[in-house]
Order: sequence, then structure tokens, then C-alpha cells
Amino acid sequence: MTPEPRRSPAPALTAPVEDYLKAIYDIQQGGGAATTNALAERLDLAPASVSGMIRRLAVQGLIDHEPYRGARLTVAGRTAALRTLRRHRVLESYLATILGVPWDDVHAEAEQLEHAASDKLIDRMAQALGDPLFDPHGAPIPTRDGNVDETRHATLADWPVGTRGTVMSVSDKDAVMLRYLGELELRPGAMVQVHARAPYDGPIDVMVGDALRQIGPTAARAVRIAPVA
Amino acid sequence: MTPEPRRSPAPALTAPVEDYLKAIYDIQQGGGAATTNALAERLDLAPASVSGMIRRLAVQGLIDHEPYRGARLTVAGRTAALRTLRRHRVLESYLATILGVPWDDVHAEAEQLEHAASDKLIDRMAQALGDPLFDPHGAPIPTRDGNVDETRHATLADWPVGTRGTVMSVSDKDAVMLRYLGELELRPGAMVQVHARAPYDGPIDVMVGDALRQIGPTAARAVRIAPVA
DNA sequence: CCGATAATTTCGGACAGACGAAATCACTTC
DNA sequence: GAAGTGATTTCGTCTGTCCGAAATTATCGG
Repeated sequence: MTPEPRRSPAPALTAPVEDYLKAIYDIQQGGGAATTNALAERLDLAPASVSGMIRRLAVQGLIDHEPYRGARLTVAGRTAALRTLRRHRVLESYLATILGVPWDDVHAEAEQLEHAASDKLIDRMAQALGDPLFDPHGAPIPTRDGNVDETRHATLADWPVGTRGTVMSVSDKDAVMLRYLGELELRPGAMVQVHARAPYDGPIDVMVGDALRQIGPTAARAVRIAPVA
Repeated sequence: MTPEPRRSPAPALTAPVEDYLKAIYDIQQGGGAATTNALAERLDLAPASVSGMIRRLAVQGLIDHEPYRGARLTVAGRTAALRTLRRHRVLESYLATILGVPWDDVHAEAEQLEHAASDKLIDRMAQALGDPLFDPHGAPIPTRDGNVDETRHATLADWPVGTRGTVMSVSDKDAVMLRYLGELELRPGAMVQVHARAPYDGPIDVMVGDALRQIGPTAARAVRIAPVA
């Protein structure tokens, strides 16, 4: 009677759990641990609710949690987060590219579908797209086996004056901002060069392609830039 | 201060509620009211759970319920059921036709996605397919405005010996049976003619295209037939 | 080191959806 | 018309996820 090797029978995470893990992953990318308040803010929930869920996630072994210190994904939690992230970004790509859903709508739509689509379906969609490495907003798409480009690019808000750069990605969280950035031609691939930056979070003068634009610091923080190759 | 015209702000039904309504619609198609036990059977739930939900649906005005007599959809309930049915069948069509998902898998996949996809997305998918009137199993797809062909066709189990007929639809509920029917070429559009029927629920000899097949009564009841035009 | 403030957790409670066991109802059959 | 049988409902309970209010802990300025 050798005990079964415990093939981790895919415990089927609930939609809220997947959302928490994605949010924790995201916050962790920006530095240290994911704090209760940061999570509450991002998920638009009361801190009390987040506190409760954090305990459950820790019990399930998906995160490590030091009380009053924030949460960090375990390996299992990271794997689950990347699986959800892959679903989300493949869906975004498919909806935008194949079905022509406006790029400021795909995020909300994918947010719902990512909890319902099977892995097989996601792989089929990815294949129909030629297994892209980036979604329409420039975010990297994790592979089936959990590999992902985690390069942190600078934001347009921090980009040095005078240096030419390429837009690598724009945040997909806010549809209104996305529409605004689209009007400014600030999409992945666009060439930019900051001409001037007013002090104290003032507006930024930036060349986008051939056009000179002025944008505020909040919008600028949603745009990530890399040096021209 | 004229009161707002009450634009029925789409109360956003939950996934279980949508499932109940679909099941009630389905059962009602086959005759009278949907009884608690019939629903429990179809949804694979305990009758006690169904009883509780029926009360909630009645309170919400989606069904009429006479205790111990079964449930009937109200106009609002029927509308909601048809909306879900449309989503389900458009998804089935899209998955099978465009993404090449095997026809015995599309039902389960659509069952999940139908609760997550937006109406806009469903319409886009339908459009990409040329607004089909039937899904891959031959079931009619309700239009955006809630029109649907509700013709009741006879089943192969009741089809008269000797009369030629066309397969109109096959039940999509059971993937194993669907695979079996597929092997027998019993798909929508196939020509059939019953040669003989053994009594007491015995096997049925039936020509499918050019091939003579024998099938049992349970499988035969999943196949719906109409006279050749 | 002591407050003040901010972040976090605990507590009690709500709601949706499910369950089993027990009570109730309807209908058929003598 | 009483009794039995099967369908249905009621009851108490459970889990997951959320909330507000209150208590607790961490941290920073003096």
C-alpha cells in the first residue's frame, strides 16, 4: 500500500482567490511584499475582507504571511498567479486581434473570462495568434510552463530628458486612461523623447512620433519605456 | 420630480440563477411546469437546494411557483433564459467552427463561458459566424431580441418505420453520447430511415446515409428528426 | 520612551448557495 | 375515506466571501 504520490489534483481555485493572487503578484513586481491596504485598494475591497482572505491563502499554502508585514507568493501561489495572468493576457490578445474588441474594453472582458476558460481553450487561442509573447498593451504573456519576462522598464514619468525611447507597455487597468493614451498615440512600439519636465509633478513635454504632446505625471506613470535598441 | 422610468438596470443574474432558468426553460419545452425533482436531477443538486432556489427565483419575479406544482418562467424569466441560451449556443458555434474545439467538448466549455461573456462579445462572435440560426448540435440560436424557433421535432426513437427523415439536432448534454452519435454519422443534416424497431425498447435498425446501423432507444431519444423537405 | 497616527487584525454579522434529516403534502389504492 | 408512497418543503447547518466597528500593533516625531 504505497501512498499515492499526491499528484496535486488541481484544487480548482475560486475566482476571488485567482484575483487576489494576480494582485499580489502585481504588487510584488513593484518591490516588496503586498500589504493589506495595497491589496484592498487594488481589489476595491475593505481591508477587513482582505485580512480574512490573506489568512485563508496562507493556510492553503499559496502565500507566506507575516502579520502586519504583508504577503508574498509561495512557489505554488506564483504558479497559480502566472496561470491566471496567461489566461488574462491571451484572452486580451485574442479579443483585440481576432474579434476586434476595442483595446480599452478587452481588459474588463478578459477579467471575467479568465476564470471560466479552460487551459485547452487558452492554448488554442494562443496558437491561433501564433503564440505571441506580449498582449496588446505590451504586457508579457507567461508561457504554458510558467516562464515570463519580468523586466522592469522605467515609466515615462522617470524617463530622462533628451533620451529617445520606445513605448514597451501601457497599463491596462483603466479604460478611460487607455483611451486617452491611445489618442496621444502612446501605444507599444511608439517612439518617444522627453523634451522637458516641469518640476513638482508638473506636465511633461514629450515627442510621440512626430507630434509634440503634453501629458500629466499620472498618465506618464502608466507608460513604460525602454531605450531604443 | 418625475420618477425615473425604471429602465430595468439589468440586475446581473448570478451563474447558478442563469443555470436554473435555462433548466426550467428546457423542461418546460417538454411539456408542463418544471418540478423540483426534475430540476434537481438535471442540475445534479439535492431537491432541498432546488426548493430553496425556487423560492428565491419566485421572489425575484423570474418564475411563478405554485408549491407542490412546479415552476413556470415569467416573461422576465423567459427573457433571461433565452439570453443565456443565446450565449451558450453562440459560444458553442464559435468554439467549434472558429477555434476547432471538438464538438463533444464545446458544451462543457460554453457552460462556463456563458456566464462570463458580455453581450457585446457574444454579438461579435455571432457576427463573425454570419449570425447562424443553429448551433453545431442543431439547436436553434435565439436572436438578440429573444426570438427563437421552438418547433418540437420527433425523436429517432419515435420515428415511423419506413419514412425518410433528416436529423435536425442531437442533444449536447452528454459528451460520451455525442462522440458515439458522431461515430454513427448521426449529425444534423444526415438522412435517416428506420428499417425496423424491436419491441420493448429494443434496438432500432436505421439507415444513416448509406450505412445500416443499430442503436439503442436511449441514444435514439437524443436524436431529433424532421420529414425530408 | 511616549504618544499620535496609520495600518492591520479581530469580531460579529450578512448573504448566496449548497447539504442531510425530518416534516409535510398530494395522489393512488384499497 | 384511510393508508401508504413519493414528491416537496422546512429546518438547521456549512462554506466562501464580503462588510463595518472596534481592538490591536507598528512606526515616527519629539
